[in-house]
Amino acid sequence: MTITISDRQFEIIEAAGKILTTFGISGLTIKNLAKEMKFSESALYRHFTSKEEIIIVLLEYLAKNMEERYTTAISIEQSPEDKFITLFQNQFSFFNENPHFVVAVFSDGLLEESIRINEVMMKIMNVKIKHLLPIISEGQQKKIFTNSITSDELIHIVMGTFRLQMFKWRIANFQFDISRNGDNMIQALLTLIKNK
Amino acid sequence: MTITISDRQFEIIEAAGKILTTFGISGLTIKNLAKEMKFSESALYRHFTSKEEIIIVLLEYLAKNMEERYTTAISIEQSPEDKFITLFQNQFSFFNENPHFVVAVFSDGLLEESIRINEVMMKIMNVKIKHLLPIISEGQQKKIFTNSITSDELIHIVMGTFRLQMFKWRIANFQFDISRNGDNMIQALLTLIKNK
DNA sequence: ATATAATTAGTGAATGTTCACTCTGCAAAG
DNA sequence: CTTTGCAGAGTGAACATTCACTAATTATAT
Repeated sequence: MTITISDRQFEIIEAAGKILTTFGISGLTIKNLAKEMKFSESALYRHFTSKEEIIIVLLEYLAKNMEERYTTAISIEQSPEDKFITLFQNQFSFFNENPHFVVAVFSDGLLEESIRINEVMMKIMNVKIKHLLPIISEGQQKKIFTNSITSDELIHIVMGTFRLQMFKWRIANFQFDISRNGDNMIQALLTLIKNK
Repeated sequence: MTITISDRQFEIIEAAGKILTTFGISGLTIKNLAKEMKFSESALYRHFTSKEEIIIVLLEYLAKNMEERYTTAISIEQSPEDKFITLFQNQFSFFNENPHFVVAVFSDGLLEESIRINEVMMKIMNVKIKHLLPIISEGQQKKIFTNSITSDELIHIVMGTFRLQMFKWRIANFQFDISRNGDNMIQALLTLIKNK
């Protein structure tokens, strides 16, 4: 299940990321990627079998990275509220450092490209849910978060709010401070879902 | 400011809509559009100057349609809560009848295409906010909705939740009943933002 | 009322560009 | 002497758009 990735492959997906941030998904062509790597187009095919594979490896890398980050960031002794805050702060600072992933993940242009890409993107969404659900559930059990609606509904609202935040950041060309705006959003969400 | 549109032009944007629902944004090519219209590709250029213009007119039409729907649907004597419900039910039933607009509006593939398209999409988003804000504000003033967070924050959360709902519906290929699921979502949101 | 001019809505072929991808060959490293 | 990493040139397909031309309708002048 684990995918191994060569140094050169890593360089390529980094270059792909750079292109994504600056030119968007439509700018991610083999030609541009080769130019960014400072070698020929055909050379790319020594390292990846297709463009689809490049995108998939890029997304798989993100999924793995997110999984690791989540697992290490959240410690068991934290309160659900603190876990919630940590999870999102972690997420915001990650995307702050790697804005190209925002383009990749929230791109439905990609969604249409292939079933395999679709699957990886679902996988990424599920990684997030997998870590968010226990936090929400625990908070509800401890009566810190509201029980007036189900955990699934809470997750939907939280994820939707987060995604919109990312969308706004992206169309603003990453110009505002996502960590600060994100903190704000987290606080508003917490105020709303916490029991008074 | 009002755009007038010929019968033929309307047929074309309807055909474009049909293609969007079935083949997505990448399927919306001049070739496919001509095939759907059962005439040649060049004939399209008798009615529109470019593909960009077709998309823009499609989106402008949506914006106009939304504006009208919102204005007529909500009556002044309703409670903020009822207005809120009406607004979203209206929205869900509209998208239920015209799922292609979901593809168009929530397509960031489109966002990258041109500045003009970008602007129309922002316009559509603002139409929604324009009608949502007074409802939220009124509800807060009347202490029906919570004042623990600002109206802007509330709107962000509400819009984010809505957008995610639409996203899920789309990747599920419009297979589930959006009106029913949407009602659920509205209720959950209301429970959360209402003062106890 | 009729000849003529203009407009409208279409065709089919062709344009130039971009795309992902392939083939052949060559230099260096193991 | 074979694998690896690359270059260069090239392929066919898809793309939006433009071209010259035509048939049918409509407006105008006689």
